[in-house]
Amino acid sequence: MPELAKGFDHAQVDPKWYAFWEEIGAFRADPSSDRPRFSMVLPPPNVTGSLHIGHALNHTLPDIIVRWKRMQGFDVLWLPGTDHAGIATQNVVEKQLAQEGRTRHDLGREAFEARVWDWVRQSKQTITGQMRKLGESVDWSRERFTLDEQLSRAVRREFVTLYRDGLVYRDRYIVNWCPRCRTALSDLEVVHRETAGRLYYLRYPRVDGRGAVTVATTRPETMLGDTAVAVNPDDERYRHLVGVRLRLPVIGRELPVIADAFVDPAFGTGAVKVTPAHDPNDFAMGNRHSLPAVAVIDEDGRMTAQAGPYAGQDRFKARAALVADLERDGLIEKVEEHRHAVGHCERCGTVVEPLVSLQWWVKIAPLAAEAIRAVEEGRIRFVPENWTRTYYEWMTNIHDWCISRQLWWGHRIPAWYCDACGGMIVAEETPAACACGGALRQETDVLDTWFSSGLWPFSTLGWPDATEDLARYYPTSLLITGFDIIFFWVARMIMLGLRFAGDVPFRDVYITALVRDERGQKMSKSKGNVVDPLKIIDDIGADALRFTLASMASPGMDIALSEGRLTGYRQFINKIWNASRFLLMNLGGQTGRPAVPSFDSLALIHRWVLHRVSQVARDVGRALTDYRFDVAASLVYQFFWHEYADWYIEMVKPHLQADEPERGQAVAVLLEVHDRLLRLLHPFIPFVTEEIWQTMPGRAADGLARDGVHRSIALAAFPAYEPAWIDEEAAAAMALLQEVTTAIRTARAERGVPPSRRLTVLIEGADAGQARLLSEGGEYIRRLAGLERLEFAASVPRSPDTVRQVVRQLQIHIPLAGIVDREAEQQRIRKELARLEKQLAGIDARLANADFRERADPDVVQEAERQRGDLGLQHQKLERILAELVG
RNA sequence: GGGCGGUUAGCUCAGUGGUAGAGCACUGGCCUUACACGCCGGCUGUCACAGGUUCGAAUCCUGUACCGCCCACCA
Repeated sequence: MPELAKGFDHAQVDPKWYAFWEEIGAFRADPSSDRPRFSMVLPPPNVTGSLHIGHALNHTLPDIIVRWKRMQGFDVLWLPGTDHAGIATQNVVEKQLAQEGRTRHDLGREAFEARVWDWVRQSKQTITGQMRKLGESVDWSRERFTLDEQLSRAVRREFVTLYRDGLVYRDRYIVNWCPRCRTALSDLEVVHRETAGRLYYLRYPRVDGRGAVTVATTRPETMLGDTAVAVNPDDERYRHLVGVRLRLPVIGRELPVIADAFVDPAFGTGAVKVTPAHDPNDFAMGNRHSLPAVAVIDEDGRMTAQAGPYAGQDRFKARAALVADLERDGLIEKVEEHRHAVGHCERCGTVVEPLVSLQWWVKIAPLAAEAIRAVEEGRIRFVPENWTRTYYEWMTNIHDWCISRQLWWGHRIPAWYCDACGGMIVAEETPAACACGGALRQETDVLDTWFSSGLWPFSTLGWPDATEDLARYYPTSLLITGFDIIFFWVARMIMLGLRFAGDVPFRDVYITALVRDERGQKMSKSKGNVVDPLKIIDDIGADALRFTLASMASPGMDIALSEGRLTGYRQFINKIWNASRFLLMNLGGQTGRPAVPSFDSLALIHRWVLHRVSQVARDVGRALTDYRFDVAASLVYQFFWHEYADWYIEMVKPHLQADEPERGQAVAVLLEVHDRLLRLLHPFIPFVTEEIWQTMPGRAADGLARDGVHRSIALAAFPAYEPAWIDEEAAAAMALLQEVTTAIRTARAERGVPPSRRLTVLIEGADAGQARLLSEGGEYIRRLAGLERLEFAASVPRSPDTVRQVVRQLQIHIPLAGIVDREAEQQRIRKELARLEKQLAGIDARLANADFRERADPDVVQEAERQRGDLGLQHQKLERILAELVG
């Protein structure tokens, strides 16, 4: 006799089934299969990271889709892996070293890399273990890491090809430099933060001694590197000064006054100091006017020898010292408070220093043009679609991509320099020697992490080799990821996929929302409001967390994770568990799966529940097709709890106590429906459904088996819509039984009739069909409403001891001798009448409106008339009851 | 400066043209042998504000207010 424990113990159950799925290869893709394919790649988490709540969402949603597709019979590949996350990982290990009082330079490059590898191997276990805890149905046999040899070869192929096509170049240019990480950063790795700063007005004396020009700057220390002062050519105030020479304070260098349209006459004084070495705008201006660039800040953020008296000082200390000196010399006209956006390093928070340096770049415009076209042509679809605009916006204003990083952890750039002849070789494999015979030295820089992540949808499938997997699973079907990496990752995959894999990397992109805390605040360590998904999993189980996330994943909306919702769905898991226990307790030795008897021979409740479960399966499928995880979850939640458990299970109980064949029929239908519900729920809550399903006798015979045996619900068929079970009549009949039952329950609850008191109820005014139905279904009503007897009558004598409820055109008489309070009854009926009158007034107003009758949809008019009729009838009956109560 | 989103029950959120819903919370009654993480009832809303379109607006349009996000080389 199969049995379930009293409570669902996720901590004990979940790992057991995950191990089982891996053991039977339930998630393994099969490229030789003749089934249609469905493929996704998992956005690779940072290898040294830990599963956070954002991952939980971004991994749960694709898992739902993938499990659903697998159950629908697709050959599914969901490919997992991790990202080496260059700068982030290097920083973590450098911090570890710092605690030992060492730097990476103490170790040297090789030893440092070895150290990072050690940490990575260990950390990878953590994150992949956490992914298993969440229940992710990925194909671990195809797990990849961006630094795998084959993926590294893909990166070299990418680099070399782009170089040969003239899309990768090396140039001295102004870059975002992090003095803490000591590396260049791409524009995307710089985060701008609104900061309270100061605007300093500095006086630059004219060389000819005829006064001075005042410039405004937020970064006075950069003045040491000024090589000009610029004004707008149309600015009347300054036109006469163009060409005049100024004397740079402290340094003494002569600066020309130049005219450049970039200068905004309305800002500051309308005269701008120009520091080509430390400001992107000034750099561009310097190029336009052939100005020298004087670097006064070095790669560590310290002042250079060019900074005169401040040489060697930290850039911020130098600022303070310089301001004090200028103040003393009367060269500061004024200082204003000024809020402005300051660039910070995304990874370490240090204020970014624009510096001129020699870096590798990707010429992006040609790649972007193709990527824009692919979306315009509809070859890629964003869901929700408003992200399309964001994508275009960025793609259109994109700048060349700085891909070199002065780090040690990452793909080393495959370029070699020959000191003998000054030549350079770019090649996929290490060249033996320079053509001139000189020794070669490899570029020390590594590539931006995203330069390799951008290949992920095809490098993981074997590219650049023409593998079976690549042919079968590329392009992938769908990508699900967060909006925060649309630019970093999604856009680059599109550009690189088109360029290298010959097609878009995915058809649909579902962009998930940001998970926030209960009050809608962004989670951050500093705010201390971070919700740890692993703790939630420990507390209430992965299933409850998954169901909550799915329920709250409405398109385009941020998710404020609420404790209340989590509790609610944990209780749902419990409900499922207990309903399953009930089922198993009532099998009475049933070991196989009995066939469902012919539909027409079934009792009403059985026809109704099959009708509904069929509809729900259809609706859930539709919702998932539209990526409406919230709608799908809510449909199955509502049905399971408030139709199947609240009504069907309650109504089926007497059938289970009955003799054969009634009992057998009930068992067969109950098993059928329960099985379907478990399968419907499985993509959302895989663990608990597997645990229950495994205890059920005679599992679904229509499943997909790997080896001819149905071993896991994960491989069973997703429930289908069954047209043969559609039975609107049964649905209508059930609705009436439910309404009558509820009316009686309400009447007794409102008057505090104890449940132990069995009542006799009379129903008046039923037509022939209703009378037949109500007497056939009388047993259910009696049971659910706590009645002794249920009787029908054409007319029932009035009695002051009787409470009357009106359901449609039926009057329900509930004799409650000694309980009925005439005053209270009158009040209740007046209240009910008032409610009806309000509704009637609304409908009457509409119906009285000729325009409404003319212009509204005829169906709507008809529906309004029907309602008007029903409500009018109810109103009449209640008025009569009231009159009798008063009289 | 540009772009996007939000404002619905005490809380977290669904609802995109026919007169408002869910979960939690609250509340009354029940340990009715699947479930007290439960069962049966009940309460709760000028759908941010102001105009407009429409027979009809939470839903479409315009504007306002507040909240939030993204992008941005105005010092």
